Amino acid sequence: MTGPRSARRPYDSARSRELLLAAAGELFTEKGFDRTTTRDIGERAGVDAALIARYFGGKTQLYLAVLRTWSEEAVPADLLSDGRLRALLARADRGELGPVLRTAVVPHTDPDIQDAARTQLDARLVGPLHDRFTAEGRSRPRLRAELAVAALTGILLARSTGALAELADADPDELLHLVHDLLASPSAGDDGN
Amino acid sequence: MTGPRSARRPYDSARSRELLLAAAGELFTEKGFDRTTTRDIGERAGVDAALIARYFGGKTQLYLAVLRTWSEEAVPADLLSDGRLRALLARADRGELGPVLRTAVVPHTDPDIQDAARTQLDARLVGPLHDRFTAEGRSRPRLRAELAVAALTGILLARSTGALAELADADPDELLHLVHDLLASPSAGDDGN
DNA sequence: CCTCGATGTCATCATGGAATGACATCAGGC
DNA sequence: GCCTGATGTCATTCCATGATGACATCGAGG
Repeated sequence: MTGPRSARRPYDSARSRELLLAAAGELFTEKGFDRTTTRDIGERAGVDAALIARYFGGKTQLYLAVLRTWSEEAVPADLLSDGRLRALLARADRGELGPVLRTAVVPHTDPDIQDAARTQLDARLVGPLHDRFTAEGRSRPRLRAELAVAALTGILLARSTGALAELADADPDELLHLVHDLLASPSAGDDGN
Repeated sequence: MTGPRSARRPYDSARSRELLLAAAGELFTEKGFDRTTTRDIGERAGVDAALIARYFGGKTQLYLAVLRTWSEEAVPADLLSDGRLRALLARADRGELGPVLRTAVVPHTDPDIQDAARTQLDARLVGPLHDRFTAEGRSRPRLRAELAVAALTGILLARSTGALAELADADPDELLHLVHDLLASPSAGDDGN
């Protein structure tokens, strides 16, 4: 363990901020924005919930901060490459994608949140795929990209909720194989119209 | 119209029940379970919200009743047949699938609800697909069925939320074409393992 | 060592929502 | 034409939640 002096930690606002951010990220992906309470967050972070208001301005802004956290990572060059897809699956299984993915599938009430999340979704997933499809000369590249992202979202979220038993338990490699078939197949009926 | 005597309707508990059921169905698909309030339901139904408690026992039981409403329809023989998929898309666009589909993607807090919705999902979508894949002799028929349902769920929900612009606006026929490619393709890499 | 801003803790408020029970009104049996 | 159960209306209660402000505690600079 990091130390037995957990009884009293020195004041450290940066650390508190981080802890809140991390806890909020976890809970938002586990239960969604609405169902996670500020008290939940505080408890998991081991930090008083009142600090959410102080450091972020409120639950909503905390959520936005969590989203921002996300955008700091490298943009994927090619979403459907094997490695990339594998990494994505791993992250989803770790529960790190929830907030962004969920946006595609259940609308947020707060317009600010919805906008921010949509932007993320676009920049991180739809955009790259769109580029790829365009480069490949497929028809309706954007529509195809959105379709693929929507499908992927359904798969990743369904897996994480456990509503579909075999999907939830499936071996990542096998899943990867099937998903890749599903999404990347330049095969079926692409008559280029 | 049915009559100008709308000022005062005779007491009719059956009718009230129906109105509540219908309004609840709409609102649950529009906003999800958590975000629709009993007052909302009452208002849309033109019925006092207190009757929800009286006739159904509470908001939760109302939701279960809505799900049951759903299961009264004929079971699809073959989910991926063109006609069936078209019908499904139409229903989703009319917002009639929300409650069941959402289950796959965001877990309910109440175990009763989660179970009931999962059962529906299985009976109505996963099951038939599983049968089809089995008949076709595909490998891992159940996993494939769940995967397809998850993907379809993502697509239908994303379309209804409007988070992905082109997907939301896409012509049903074109969408159908692409989705069918995506899901039905017995093509890519099915090495039968 | 004392002060003062920063940080953390706690009690409390305001809001909204589900549920409940008291009351009003209707409709059929005597 | 009342009486009684069924149906509908309304006010109220209870609870969860997000936010806020008063207070306590820390620690650096004078």
